[in-house]
Amino acid sequence: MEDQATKITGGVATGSSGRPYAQSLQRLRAVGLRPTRQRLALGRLLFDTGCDRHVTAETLHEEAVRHGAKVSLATVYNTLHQFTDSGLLREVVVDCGRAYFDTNVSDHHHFFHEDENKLEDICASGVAVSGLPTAPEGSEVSRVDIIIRIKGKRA
Amino acid sequence: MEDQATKITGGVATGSSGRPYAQSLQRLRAVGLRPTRQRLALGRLLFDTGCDRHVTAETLHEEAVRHGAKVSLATVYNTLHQFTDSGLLREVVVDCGRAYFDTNVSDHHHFFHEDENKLEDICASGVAVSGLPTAPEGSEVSRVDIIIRIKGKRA
DNA sequence: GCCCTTTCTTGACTTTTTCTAAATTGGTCG
DNA sequence: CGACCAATTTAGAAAAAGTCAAGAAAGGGC
Repeated sequence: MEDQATKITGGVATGSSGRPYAQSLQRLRAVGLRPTRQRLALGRLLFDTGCDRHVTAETLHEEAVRHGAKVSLATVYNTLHQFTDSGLLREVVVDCGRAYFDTNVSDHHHFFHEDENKLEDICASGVAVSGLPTAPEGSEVSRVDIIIRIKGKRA
Repeated sequence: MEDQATKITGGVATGSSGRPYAQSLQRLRAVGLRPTRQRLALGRLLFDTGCDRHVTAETLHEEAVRHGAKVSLATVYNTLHQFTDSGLLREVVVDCGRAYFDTNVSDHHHFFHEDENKLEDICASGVAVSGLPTAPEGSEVSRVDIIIRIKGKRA
């Protein structure tokens, strides 16, 4: 594991804190995005924690700055969109005037806690939708989004 | 039908074009909103055509102005939200930075034509979703939105 | 018709996102 | 290694959508 990380990191600066960009770097390579400082830093925040995340440009930028990364908000927007286009992220629309990005790109749905403006994943396995009409001729379904809006205190 | 319309219209100005506000007026009365000129005009555009509509504040405002109604955009926003709160409209979020309002408030879902930014209703009867987890304790489902995003030319 | 309250309007303002032009960086080639 | 070119980043301006506030106007009960 450590060997692998070291190898992959290669000539890229890993910073004094070790080689924490390994996974992020792998992902960027995989989709053909040039691994710049900013993309590596954002990728690390998004993917290297292991757990799935739901961020907005604002929250991710804030988090990056808090962690000492020098990234502008515009770059965060660019990066989120590039990651989305590359399939590393999924954009979830729940709320007018705020875009959420989900690190979980597998097939799944969402709870949206309206009181807290928080998303929660619902694994799609087990969820079945039947009876939907077929898409009009010549068009193709790009995605089916199911959002369950929830009000009230959380358990 | 004509009698009824005349009766209901009562003392309210119906304009020289007849009594076209009848249905709109009824709806406002039903939900306890004071039937002002602006609300009547917008209600007419929304409800009196008979068919279901999907509008944004922008498009409705434009339409109202085109029809000679003197309404400000802020009033259109206010009215759309009041109508939504009263259950006359349903808000549909498909697209970041643009709120759609649907005159069809019955239980149904949507196609969203990504290329044209157009919504299309899907009748919910026949559509069944199974396997969804229950809402967390203490919270209440306020709505389940199913949006089928479609790419490509329309039939 | 009068008065009180609700509603409407205008215009400024906020928030989120995009754009632009200049500066910087990554990767390549010699 | 050093120069170079194209991709990327940046700051700040600008756009787009929606909200807010204060005064003006209009409903509706009397």
